[in-house]
Amino acid sequence: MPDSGSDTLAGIDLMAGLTPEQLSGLERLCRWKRYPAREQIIDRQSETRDVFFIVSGRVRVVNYSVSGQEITFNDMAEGSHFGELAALDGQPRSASVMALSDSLIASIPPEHFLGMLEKYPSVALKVMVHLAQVVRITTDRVMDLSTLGATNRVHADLLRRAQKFAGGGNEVVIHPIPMHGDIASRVSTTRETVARVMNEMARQGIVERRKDTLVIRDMKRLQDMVEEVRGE
Amino acid sequence: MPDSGSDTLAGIDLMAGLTPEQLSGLERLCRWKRYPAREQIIDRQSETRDVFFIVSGRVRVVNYSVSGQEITFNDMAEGSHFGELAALDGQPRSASVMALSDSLIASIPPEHFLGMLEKYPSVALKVMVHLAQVVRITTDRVMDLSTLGATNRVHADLLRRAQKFAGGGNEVVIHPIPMHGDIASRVSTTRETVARVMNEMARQGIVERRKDTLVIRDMKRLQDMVEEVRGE
DNA sequence: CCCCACCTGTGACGGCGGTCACAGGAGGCG
DNA sequence: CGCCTCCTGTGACCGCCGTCACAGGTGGGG
Repeated sequence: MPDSGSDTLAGIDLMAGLTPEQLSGLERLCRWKRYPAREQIIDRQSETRDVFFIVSGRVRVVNYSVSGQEITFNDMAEGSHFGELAALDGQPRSASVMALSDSLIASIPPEHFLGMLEKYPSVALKVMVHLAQVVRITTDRVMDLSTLGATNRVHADLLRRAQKFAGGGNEVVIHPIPMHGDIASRVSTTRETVARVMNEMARQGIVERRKDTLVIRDMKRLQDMVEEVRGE
Repeated sequence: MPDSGSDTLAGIDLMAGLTPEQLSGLERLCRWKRYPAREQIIDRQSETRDVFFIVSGRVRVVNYSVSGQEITFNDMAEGSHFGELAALDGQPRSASVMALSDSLIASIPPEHFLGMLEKYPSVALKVMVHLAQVVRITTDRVMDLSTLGATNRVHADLLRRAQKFAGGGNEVVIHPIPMHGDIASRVSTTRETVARVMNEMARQGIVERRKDTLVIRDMKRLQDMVEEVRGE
């Protein structure tokens, strides 16, 4: 766990490779702020262009349809950064961001962010690689939404989550239990559909709901269910 | 129309700002190839990491579900580039690309592309801005797929196309006529649904199909239809 | 000129899954 | 301990739209 809690940029992925002097120069350009859980960090409407670094905490990128439906784009952990789109192209913010847990966030004004890119090519490269990955994840999601039904999207999401906890075996323990509403907002369906799908899988013995963990009892089968349907 | 047809990189957006000497240095690193219309330029399966520049012609980025359903991501014109994701992160190609018209394409190996980014920071910045825009477009699409029905996605797509031809008035002429199948593959629905929606709009006097153009007779009304539903 | 390929138009049907409405749990706090 | 809040589970209903099937239209090439 890289420097969580200390007021330094040393733990930020983008900055890996910079010297302590370079880091402290950047630190002085930042505004530092703590956000309690659930608080907005970026409002989609706001006219700011700052770039944000997650020094500690967790953060969620979301968007709301005007009807209030919440679409989750990504959850991000310590060391990551967000808000670079507006800084790069000068357009308005593309999404809202809120703290999932109490978080310490450093933010840098767009002109200094751009200066950093120019001064440190290694940072620029990391920004590009990061953007490339965001593009990949998002296009995959478009594919899922276009070709899969809601039920199978739940399967696919569960599989993705399980893979983050995977340890080689056919059984995987997921902790903490993902809330149905959260899953629903990531795969664009409803809480009710997620509940129905999870229960169907429990009935088939693929998953098992425990006190505060969710156990995948048959990863293989889950994988098959997802791959099968991607093929029809 | 920037240098279309000549074997030079002068018309490539990324390269704007480079000197003729710098350009010709890069030109010598490229492989030049003509593709007839409909030919694959990148196959999703292929293991290449080259970056491609559209010297002349038009190109379509697509992806296929294993069932054969075609998902169109973007059409690109002269001066643009594609294939940079694989060069940046070393992962496999994320989509296929085919020529829409006879095209002249220059491609550069990944190591030289990365060299170019390092050597010319202005190019690196343009790459970042371009990626940022791709992210915006794709996340918008996720929003559309998540919150809009198929019918309204067709409305939204038509509006987007119309805005590219707009000239201030309330009437816009789109040329050539977009094929229903193409629209369907961009908004992830079926040819039949597109046909039904277009006819419904014709009945309402919002659009009119002519010999080889499609006329939007009431842009305002079209805009309202789209914005309204984004709000429910 | 006629045929064939490719586009568009339209009806019938049925299933997926969104919506609504409630009925439990389960935990935290006064 | 009991209440209140937040999560989960499930039934009923029904509308959107994907699928299938087929009927024109149009244009181009032999």
